[in-house]
Amino acid sequence: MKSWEGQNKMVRVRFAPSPTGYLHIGGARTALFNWLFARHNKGVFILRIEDTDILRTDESSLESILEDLKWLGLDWDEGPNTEGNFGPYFQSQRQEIYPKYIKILFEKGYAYYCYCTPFELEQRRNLALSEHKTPGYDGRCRNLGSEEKKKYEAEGRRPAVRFKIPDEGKTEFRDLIRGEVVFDNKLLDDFVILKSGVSAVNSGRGGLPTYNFANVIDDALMEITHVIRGDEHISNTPRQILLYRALGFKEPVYVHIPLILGKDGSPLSKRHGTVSVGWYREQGFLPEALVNYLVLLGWAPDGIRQILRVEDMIKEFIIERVSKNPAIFDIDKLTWINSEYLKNMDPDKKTDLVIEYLVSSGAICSAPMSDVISDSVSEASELHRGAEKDKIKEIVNIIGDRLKIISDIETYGSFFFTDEIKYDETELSSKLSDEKVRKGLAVLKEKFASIMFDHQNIEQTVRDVARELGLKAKDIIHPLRYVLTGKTVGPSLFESIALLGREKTIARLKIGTDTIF
RNA sequence: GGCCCCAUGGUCUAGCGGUUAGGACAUCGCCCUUUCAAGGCGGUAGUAGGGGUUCAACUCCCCUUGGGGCCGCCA
Repeated sequence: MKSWEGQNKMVRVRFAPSPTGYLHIGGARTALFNWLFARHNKGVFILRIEDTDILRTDESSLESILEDLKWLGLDWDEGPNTEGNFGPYFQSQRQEIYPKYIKILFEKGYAYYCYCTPFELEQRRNLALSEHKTPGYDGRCRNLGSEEKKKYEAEGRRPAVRFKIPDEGKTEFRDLIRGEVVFDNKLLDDFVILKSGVSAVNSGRGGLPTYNFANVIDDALMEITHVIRGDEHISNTPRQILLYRALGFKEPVYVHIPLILGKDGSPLSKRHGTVSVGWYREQGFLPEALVNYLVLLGWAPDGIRQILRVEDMIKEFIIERVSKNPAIFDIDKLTWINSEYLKNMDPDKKTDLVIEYLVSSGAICSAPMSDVISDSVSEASELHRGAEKDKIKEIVNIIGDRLKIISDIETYGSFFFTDEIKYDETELSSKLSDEKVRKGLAVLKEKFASIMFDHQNIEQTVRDVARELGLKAKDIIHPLRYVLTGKTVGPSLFESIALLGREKTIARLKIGTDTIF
């Protein structure tokens, strides 16, 4: 038995991002599937950072990836900042591990030095491509004599190490969602397992293992039982399996999940708009909604239920049921799912999220100014803040289900947080073109000064004024909304006015109507 | 160019030889209504094409077409 399959061994899976950018939507789903598989099987979810290419890694992306994973609720059992017996979990800290296995491969005759320069290889590849031939490495350094080696060394060439692929035979593996996949070894070329660091461009990379090599060593040493990763790695799999076999390691079970595509059917990337998890967080998408949407991209427990709690996902996640076909990312459905979560969210929590959003967007201050003056007033500030929160809670309440993502607060509630209402001149004058409407607004401005300012009275007053002028209620409601909020859409007008308050309402009626006259 | 993967409405999917091909998003219409949402009701829309196998194919096999991936001293 060469693989972990059927061995009743503790499931161990890993997500292995390279810290060269932000967490991508596709990466997030790969992480999610790994995490769900681990949790479903009561196994271990490992986070390993593949930072071998030091030229391309940066600290800030590592932090944001960790932050995004945590935000999504994908906690890891082993990895950065977490105990584990299979560390270190940064590839850059595992460099002393790899030479040993390179040596073993040499001893077993599976490895050899290659003196071809990147430039030469590039030229040959381009030539092959132009002749419509397979561009792979031709194996010319496989059997170099010591004379030739000396000659190359004398030229100052630093060799890379390549893995020798068997000339004959086929390499097959079973993929949990695709079944048997077979590759003819003849079609595989000898790939580099240890970089040479020969040129200036590559300085700093010398002697480092390549992805295909380090990945296998790390997975084997970390006793990864199931490799769950993107579709794009299928072609790499036979090479990796051959490495496992050459080294006598137990092979993992493979699961290649389909890619997430953009609207045009090409793999989701920056040019399709925003693909970083961080962006969705900033826009006010909820982590549970994003997770819910992502899991539906390729997996459905029954094809009926759309809203799934994480506990249910864990309970029902059968990885063999993951779809084979790629899925197109659809932000409309994500938005719908988000709105479903928002509809059922506790008002206090929703309000907190809105406040958080408003603060980060600069629409409101995080705390009253008095806060910074002295401790003695901070108690009063707390009260003030509590009052602010109650107010915002009411605003959130009247906006209701219109809030599909938190940032929708801007389209529906911005007029509560600023006095600088921007009017479109054309819109405004068309709204106020009717003499009776202008008259009505003027009357309302007077009446609002003296009525009891709650939404029932406000509504009554507006309707009365409209009737007295021989207008339909909506003929005055729409202009009134526009003058007060600068928008043609929004929550219930009368409740909005009540929340806006008498003073601001009257002031805006004055400014709004003055603008046109 | 070679090899590999994939194929149910615009999108995500259910289906696992016999179904009026189900659900959801989006879309359209109507109702509700102060706008926009929400909600209710209803509608449009799908098995890529061609061959087999079978009493019977969305379902199994082959080919074609289409889409994607890999063929890096990137991961």
